[in-house]
Amino acid sequence: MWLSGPVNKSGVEMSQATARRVRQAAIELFATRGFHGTGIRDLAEAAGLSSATLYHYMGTKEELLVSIMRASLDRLVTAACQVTADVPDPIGRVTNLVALHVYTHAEQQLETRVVDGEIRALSPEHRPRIIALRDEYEACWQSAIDDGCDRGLLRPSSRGVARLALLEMCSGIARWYSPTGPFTLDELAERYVEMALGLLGATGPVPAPDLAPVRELVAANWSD
Amino acid sequence: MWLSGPVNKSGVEMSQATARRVRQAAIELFATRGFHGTGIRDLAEAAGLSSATLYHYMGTKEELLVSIMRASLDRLVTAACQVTADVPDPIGRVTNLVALHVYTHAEQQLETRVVDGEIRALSPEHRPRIIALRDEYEACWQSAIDDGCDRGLLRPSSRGVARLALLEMCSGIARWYSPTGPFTLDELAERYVEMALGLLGATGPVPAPDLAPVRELVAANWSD
DNA sequence: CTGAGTCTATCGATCGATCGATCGAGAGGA
DNA sequence: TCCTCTCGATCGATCGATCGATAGACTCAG
Repeated sequence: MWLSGPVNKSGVEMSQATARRVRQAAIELFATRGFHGTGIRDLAEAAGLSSATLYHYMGTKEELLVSIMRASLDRLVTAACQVTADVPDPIGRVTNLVALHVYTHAEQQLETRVVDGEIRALSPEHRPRIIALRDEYEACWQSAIDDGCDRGLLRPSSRGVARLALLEMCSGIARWYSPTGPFTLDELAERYVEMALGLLGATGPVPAPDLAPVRELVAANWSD
Repeated sequence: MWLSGPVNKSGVEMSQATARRVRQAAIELFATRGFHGTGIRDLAEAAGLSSATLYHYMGTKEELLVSIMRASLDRLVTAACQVTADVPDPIGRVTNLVALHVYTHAEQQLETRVVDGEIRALSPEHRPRIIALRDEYEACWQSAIDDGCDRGLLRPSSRGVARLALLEMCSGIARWYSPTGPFTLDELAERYVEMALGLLGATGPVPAPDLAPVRELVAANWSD
């Protein structure tokens, strides 16, 4: 077997379409009602299956949550590396990270709400590995901020606090964004970049950023 | 009866000390495990009571959540009015609001995490009234921001987006603040004010803010 | 081509545990 | 005798998870 689809706990191949329906139903319900507020039967109904069949496509309910989080964070960390890899200018790196964060948290707002808000539902067994992924992502931000400070381009009164404030600000998008709102997502991303650089005390005039490459990367990697 | 203590659903007076222990236990558990992740028996154990006795001090579990949220938001709205009432300078109003938010979200981080994160657990019957309180608080922020923009002192590219970003940034404090961290709360408040004004595009030199009155107001009103 | 065997996908029924909530009873002070 | 406070016992409902069974598609030896 040279190409493997999704597998359950036994390593058996499964219908990808149904497996994806289960994942999507879980993301929607976990995001709107919370992990503990979502029952197995709610999940089954939303996926159009019986609760027994559900277990053909997943391990435990918590393993389903973990796999959703891991997939989401993996994609995010990879993308964060990509949008900062070949950008020597630290302000350009911050700009790309903000744009990436805004685009993903708006377009995948249900998924990101689960990742950001349900970590506390994880058991001590699974939590550290998810936290580690999140830390890896945040380290990418910190590195860009630190570099900008060292070169005198950014002047926050505290680098660490600035990172935390910045991330919370950008993650908020997932809690209120609506595609029918008064601003397009591109406009929102631009405004967030502007606010972020103001927050970081960027010195001097900042060139108008080109967010198109980031947007295209998001469109390519989150096209499910 | 000229002075009434806490009352349960029947309007009967109760021991204030025990009632407060129940509330505190609920705040701690709701904040760390979430509303749906907290069982009635967990609550009873944390409060040092049987699950039956618990119902002597509360209505339903959801009514307990609602009363926690309402009390917290009432206090916050009142304080927001107080710290902006006699301040003609819009930048001073924003400064005070940021400081108030930071102080309360750090010192009462469990309570504010419940208020900010468990609104989705409310039934359609209770949700609108809590949302209305939150909107009232946010309107206070928006008014200060708008005023600052109208006078040319603030230049965010969008007033509404700036309000949302600002509030999310400040609320984040409740998710990571620790009294044993490298910064005192006063230092954090100062840094947040600075970041907030940068985010809002404050023009010209901003005078060093005096946060002591806000801190004292918080100490006075949240002294339980 | 056929028939037995294998594997995937599905479900109704049901497990023991826990859920939120209530009951009646009792203890103790006013 | 009331009233406040407390609890063990228990209610029906729902929880997450598993069971055995079944239908259908595919595999492969005869």
